[in-house]
Amino acid sequence: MPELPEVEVVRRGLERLAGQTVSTVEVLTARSVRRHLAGPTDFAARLAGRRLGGARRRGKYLWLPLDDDRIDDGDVLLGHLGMSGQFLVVGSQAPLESHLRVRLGLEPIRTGLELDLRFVDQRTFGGLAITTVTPSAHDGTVVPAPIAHLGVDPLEPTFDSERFSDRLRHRRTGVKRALLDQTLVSGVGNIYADEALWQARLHYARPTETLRRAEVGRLLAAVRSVLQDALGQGGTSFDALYVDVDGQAGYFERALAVYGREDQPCPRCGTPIRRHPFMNRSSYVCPRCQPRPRRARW
DNA sequence: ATCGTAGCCTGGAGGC
DNA sequence: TGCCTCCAGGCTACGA
Repeated sequence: MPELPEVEVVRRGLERLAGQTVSTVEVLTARSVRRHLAGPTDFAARLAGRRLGGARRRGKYLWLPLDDDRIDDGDVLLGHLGMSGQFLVVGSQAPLESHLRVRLGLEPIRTGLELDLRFVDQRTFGGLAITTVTPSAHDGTVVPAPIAHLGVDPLEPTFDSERFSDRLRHRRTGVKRALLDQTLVSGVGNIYADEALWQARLHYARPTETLRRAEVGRLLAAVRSVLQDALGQGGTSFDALYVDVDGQAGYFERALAVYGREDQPCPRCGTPIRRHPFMNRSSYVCPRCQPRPRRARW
């Protein structure tokens, strides 16, 4: 389940493609380019012959700037991994993956070294699109137009902690719901939300308007520390669905304190971890470290 | 405007 | 063994 750390691992892997030129484009599953409104044919036509720039990321989105010797119109190749998306850099002769959706052939840098950039996605929640760029509504950074509304992510230098605190405390909802709202802060998903709330000793249903500034500070520090630690381990893998561009899984699952650990002891106090239904999925909490607030907001 | 929910999608796990 | 249901969950569209 790729969240910010997993996407960052993939971004770093894609940086090696900077300067390479796309020679061929095959869209095997039209749904995977559904965000490219002009359709799969236009997608392929606009990508072929373009030179890839260094990979960028905000939250869970990745993009590669596109140009060539004649054109620099600010177009980018924007991608989202969804639940099960993978970007793989493999030799062009490698067997086709069963859920291969989009295949980009790259011009060989030297004879005998033909590489593909492949987008593989079992559940097809992810996808690719060619888009223009525009200033972000939040910090003015130039980003792909479809994500101009997306909040700055907590590992970016332009992330404004005071603004985050103000915006969070003006919400009238539960704190986990707010953490998962990508327009408030991007990059945090269900796994790292639970981990950060546990570290900050906050219950997921704590009403945002009752949070004190110090608690928001604790929460933000926890979010950053959990994301950084996961990044240091190469991300979290529960199955073969999250891998880096070479197909390798991360190791952070071993370090998770609560997520997926129902009935196992809290690493801090030993109380068995509980799983609660939340937004049609699950929240994992330590009932002792994270007591349910008297007034709860889901 | 803000908040909350349904639906998209596939394969693995577990029950019968 | 095989069929069925449930579950995973990021994001968008839509309704209240």
